[in-house]
Amino acid sequence: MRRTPAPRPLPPAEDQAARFARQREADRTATAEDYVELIADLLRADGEARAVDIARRMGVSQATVTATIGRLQRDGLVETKPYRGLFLTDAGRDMAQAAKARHELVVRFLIAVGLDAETAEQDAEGIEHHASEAALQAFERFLAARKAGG
Amino acid sequence: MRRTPAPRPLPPAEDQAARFARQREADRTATAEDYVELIADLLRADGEARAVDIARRMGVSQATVTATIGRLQRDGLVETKPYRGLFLTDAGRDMAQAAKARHELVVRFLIAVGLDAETAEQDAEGIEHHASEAALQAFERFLAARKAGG
DNA sequence: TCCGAAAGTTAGCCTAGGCTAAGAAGTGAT
DNA sequence: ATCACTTCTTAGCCTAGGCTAACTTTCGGA
Ligand SMILES: [Mn+2]
Ligand SMILES: [Mn+2]
Ligand SMILES: [Mn+2]
Ligand SMILES: [Mn+2]
Repeated sequence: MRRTPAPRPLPPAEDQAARFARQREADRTATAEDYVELIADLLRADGEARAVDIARRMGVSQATVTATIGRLQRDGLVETKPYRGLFLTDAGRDMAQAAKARHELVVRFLIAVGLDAETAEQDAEGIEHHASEAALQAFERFLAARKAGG
Repeated sequence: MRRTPAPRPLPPAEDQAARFARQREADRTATAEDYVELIADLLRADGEARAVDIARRMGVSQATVTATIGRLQRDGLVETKPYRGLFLTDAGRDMAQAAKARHELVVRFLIAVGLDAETAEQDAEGIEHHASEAALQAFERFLAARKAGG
């Protein structure tokens, strides 16, 4: 006689608050992750990472890039040589590498569960910032199992 | 002899820019989605949705809730009767319902791929805002197949 | 060498989403 | 009816991340 799908009770307020707080934290680091990842990609592909190119690829004005780079510099992630491009610090390189690994894992995973490549690329750009270590490990396991099992 | 995992070339700048732009768009709507979802949950569970409770559950100050509710009202999603709680407009109810369905689908999916329930709950809170319709459909298919196949 | 185009910065503006502190306004129990 | 408590709003502040317009600096080709 049950018509509705069993309304789950609300989680304890503190738990829920903690989740939202971690959420906000992830949002705050997302921009930095995308920038350093892009900078690393440009360095690899072009040998240099120019602010103009970042602006073009991020779909954002050069002024915005200047401001954001300022924050990344403040946070010890990048160094700049004006008219000579951007460079990653050790911390920046670490973050870039982690971001890239995560990004590609999420893309592979989304494709593996049946998403088309282009949409996977699109969605991964956001999902990557919200997948915990545990989630990434689950994605890895899933990919490994699928490869093994066939 | 290949040592590195084949460096994928950078996507066309315009494509990449479009992805980031959609990303930013999703970020902008995320707060509204979480609020209306919570309001709907509170209405169901408590019969009313008070700003205080939203503040507690969002882990945010009451002043922040007032401001955010103001935006939701401006955008035609909620109505307020001071000291009598919050109510959803038709548009708000629609958004809440969609948000809730998405949220629960993402949780179920994450659990299905091997994530523990608590982490699934946590990660879903962010991932839900970045999963496209196509991704959600892929998640549904995956769950259906798994249930069928065993 | 010079000079226009490209690259980068600066100034000034905006919104979202946070915060604290203080005050106003209901509510409910005595 | 009163009054303490709770709820809500207001004021004033902050940062991130956007924007345009105008300016400065560098680069490279003629
Ligand atoms: Mn991203
Ligand atoms: Mn990425
Ligand atoms: Mn959410
Ligand atoms: Mn949600």
